[in-house]
Parts: sequence; structure tokens; C-alpha cells
Amino acid sequence: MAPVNAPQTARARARAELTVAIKDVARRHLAEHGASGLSLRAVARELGMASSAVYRYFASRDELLTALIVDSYDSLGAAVEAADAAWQKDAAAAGGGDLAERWLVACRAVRRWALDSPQEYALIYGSPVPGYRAPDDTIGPATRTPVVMAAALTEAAARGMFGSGGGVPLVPLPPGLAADMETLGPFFEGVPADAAARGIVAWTAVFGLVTFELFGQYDNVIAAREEFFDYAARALLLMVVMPNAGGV
Amino acid sequence: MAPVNAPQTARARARAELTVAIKDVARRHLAEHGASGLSLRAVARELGMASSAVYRYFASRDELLTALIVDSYDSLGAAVEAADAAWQKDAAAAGGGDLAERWLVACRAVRRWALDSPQEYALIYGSPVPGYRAPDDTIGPATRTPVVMAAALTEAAARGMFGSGGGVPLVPLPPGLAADMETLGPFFEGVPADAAARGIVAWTAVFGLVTFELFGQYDNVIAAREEFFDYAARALLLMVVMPNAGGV
DNA sequence: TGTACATCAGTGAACGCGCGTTCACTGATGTAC
DNA sequence: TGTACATCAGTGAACGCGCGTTCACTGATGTAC
Repeated sequence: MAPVNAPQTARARARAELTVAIKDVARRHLAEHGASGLSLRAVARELGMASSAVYRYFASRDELLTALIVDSYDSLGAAVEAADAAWQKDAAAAGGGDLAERWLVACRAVRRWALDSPQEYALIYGSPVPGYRAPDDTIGPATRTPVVMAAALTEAAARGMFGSGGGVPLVPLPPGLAADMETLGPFFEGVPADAAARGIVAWTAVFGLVTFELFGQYDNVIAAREEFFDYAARALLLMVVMPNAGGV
Repeated sequence: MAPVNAPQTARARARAELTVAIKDVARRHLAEHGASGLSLRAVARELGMASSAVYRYFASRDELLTALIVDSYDSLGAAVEAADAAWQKDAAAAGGGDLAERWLVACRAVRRWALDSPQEYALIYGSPVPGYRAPDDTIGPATRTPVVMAAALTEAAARGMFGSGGGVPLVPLPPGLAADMETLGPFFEGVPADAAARGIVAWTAVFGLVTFELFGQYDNVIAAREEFFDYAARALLLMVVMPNAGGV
């Protein structure tokens, strides 16, 4: 296998560039017409090439769509990771750092990204495209964001916020759910299973908030969007650490 | 204006029936091809009529879509109201009734309806149809479900679960959000503004849960769907009454 | 009750459009000797 | 370094399809007198 930075042939370089260009145009079309309105012909037209030429780069419309989905997950994941890295830097400087802040920073990064790229958000968290089945390539990129959000929890556990009991659930989980949490153990090291389950609820809820805001369910309901989102994110965090929250 | 049950002319009756038939077929097509794949021509074809004939019933594709959206909101609202009415009947018989149960019953009704009619759910809570703007007729029907969910909260307030302080927020809200909650006052009689705000978070989160389950975000994550949903709904309720939750 | 007219449902052809995908081809770029 | 061949990008025409919407029309139903 050639080294990553091997001198590319002109052909290979051109190919890589056009692949990116096609995706860029497709992304813009997505933003204007939605996923089901994405057309290979329109993309080709805008790039000034024959529609058949696009088939040298993507074998079908679905394959182009998959590439956009993977890119979107990656883009969101990178944004959240960057926000978390910034928090970690500050925390290291301050010798510790506020975990609630860490959670909030991740939540805000999700919301920011979604507001900045609403159609990409809709592509990955909105209604599934009818007749399209996402291949397994999307799983990895899709995991990046929840992993960061889980990190705040595991650090909370490391700091002993869930009590020295360690793995003993503070609220018993029904058996099937307990088994699920067992499987997810690696993502929640040291976190009691019931708190981890609530963590998944909180993760879900954050995307619920963003979805409602973006898809118009808050029109005529909530005007102070940012204030509400922050308040909600904080309340959800309290829900996760709930049994210890007596004095909060 | 004619009385509601006035003897209709044959023409009027036929019109009403065909209107329903068109919507029924359209709903089925929706379930198979999604909102953007809904085609007037295909609906007409299945009904054995000329595609132009549909225009006697709906002035455009968008108008048909609006009718389906209104129907969907109404269908969900009716399901949740029915579940709540059943709870109220039991509660009256038992002389009170468990409010947590009331909340749970409403949440489950939302989920059940969504699992039974996934494309209708996607139509109203999924990605907006590109180029389609929902008219104001949808607002009323859209309100039915949150109204029921808010009822559990107001009854909790009536029972004094938020303390005798009444309207005094237990956690201060930022000013813009406080103003929003002021506006929403009628829906949350007697409920402290901060608890009402958390109520909106919980409402949002429930739909977030349903959306994640339905749109595949829990694939390979949560297998015990029902157990998880119930657990989540309970945790969210505790979040709403949080400041009093010390012993729960 | 009977007739004359107005209303309405439904037809079928047409307009003008865009789509995904295939295929035989030309000409440029890359590679092996 | 130079030549011969293989690979690949891009073209343009074509296939076969479906769509929303309009329009002039026929014939049935409803209504006013």
C-alpha cells in the first residue's frame, strides 16, 4: 500500500478534487431541496459536466447520498469533539473543570452545528429517506457524538459523583434494559447502569430539543430559544445524576 | 346554515365519501413511499379515475398533504385523549389516581400511535417537506397532544405537589424564557414557571425518544425498547418535579 | 309535478418538465518494457 | 528516454419513466319557477 502522502498522479488528484466538488454541490442542493429532491442530473449540470460523468465517481444516487450522510455524521462529530477538546484544555489549565459545563458545551455544539446545517441535520436525524437503507459505513461516524457526550458521565463517575458503590444501580432497571446497559458498558465505565440509562435518555432528549426547534414545533411556543435550550440541557443533566441531586 | 345532520343530496354524500377515499389511498401511499413520494396521479390511478378528477377535491398536491397532516395530528390527539380519558375514568373510580401513571399512559399512547403509523408520525414530526409550508389550520390539531400532557402537570399543581408557594419558581428562569412561560400560563395553571418549562422539556424528550426509536438511532443500542421507553418517561417526570424529588 | 337552466363530477388529451441509468465512443493520462 | 498498450474520464444521445397541472368537453345531478 502506498504511503498516505505519496505523490499522487495528476489523474488521482483530479479525481479526489472532483469527488469533493460533487459532494459540495450535492450538499448545497440538499440544503435547498431536501434529500428526496437531490438529483444527480442537477448536480452534474451545475458542475458543467454530462450527467453520465458523475457515474465515474458515484455508482448511483444512493451511493452519493451515503457519502453525504457519512460526511454529515463526521462533520457533527468533529464539531462536538472540537468543543469538548476546547473544554478539556481550559479544564486542564484550571486544574479540574466544571463537568456541568462540559455537558453544556457538548450540547451547544450539537445545536450550533444543526442550526448551521439544517438539511444535513435533517438528513441524519430526520425522517429516513424512503427506499434508502443506510449501509454499515455510517455506524462509526454516527458514534462519535454520543461518545463525547458519554465522556462527561464517565468523568463524573471517575470523580466519585455516583457514590463509592461503583456499579450498583441506585434505581433497579428492568431485566432487558439492564442487559442492554451491560452491552453498552464500555461506553460508560464506572457509571452505574441506571445513570447510564438516563444518560441515553438525556442524549436522546438533546436531539429531541434540536429537532423540535429546527422542524418548527416551537413556533409560537418558545421564543427564547437559546435560553430554553440551555435550561433544558441543565435540567437533563440533573436528571442523569438525579438520585444525588437532593441539594441542587 | 344547514343543521349538521341535514339530509344530504346524493351528490354531497358522494363527494364526502370520495374525499375520504382519496385521503385513505393517499395515506397508504404515504406509508409506502413517504411524503415526497406522494403522487396525485398514483392516487387517482388506484382509485380508477382520471388524474384530473382529483382536482375537484383538492386544489393541489399541497392541499392534499395539508389534509393528511391535519388528520394525522387529529388522529394522534384523539389517541392520546382517549388514553387519558380511560385513566380519568379509572382514577375517578379509585378516588384519585396515580399522576405518574397518568403521565406514563399519555406517553405510551404517543409511542403506540407512532409505531402503528410511522409514516404519519414522520409526516408531522419528521423533516419538513421541502418547499411545503404548513398553513395555520394545523396549529389547533397539533395542540391537542401537548394539552393532554400538560394536564398531568396542572393536576399535580392542584394537588399541591409543587409546594404551597404557588407561582414562585423554585429555580429562577432567564428573563426571555420567563416571558415565554408567562405567555404559556393558561396551559399550566398553578404550575410554577420553572416546572412548566421542564414540562416542555419532558414533552419534547418524549417525542425525541419516539423519533430515535422510529428512525433507527437505537439500532444496535437499545433492544428492550418498551422497558427503556417506560424508564425514560418516568425519569423525565421526575425531572419535572425535580426539586421535590429528594426521596423519590 | 314538470320543465329549463345552472351546477358540478369526471374524462382524456395535452403541455412541459425532470429524473436515473446505460452505452458506444473519443481522447487524454499513466505504465511497462 | 521513447514507444506501445492499457486504463480511465468525460461525452452525448437515448431509453423509459413519472410527475403536476390545465383545458375544453360530456353527461349526470340539483334547483327555481
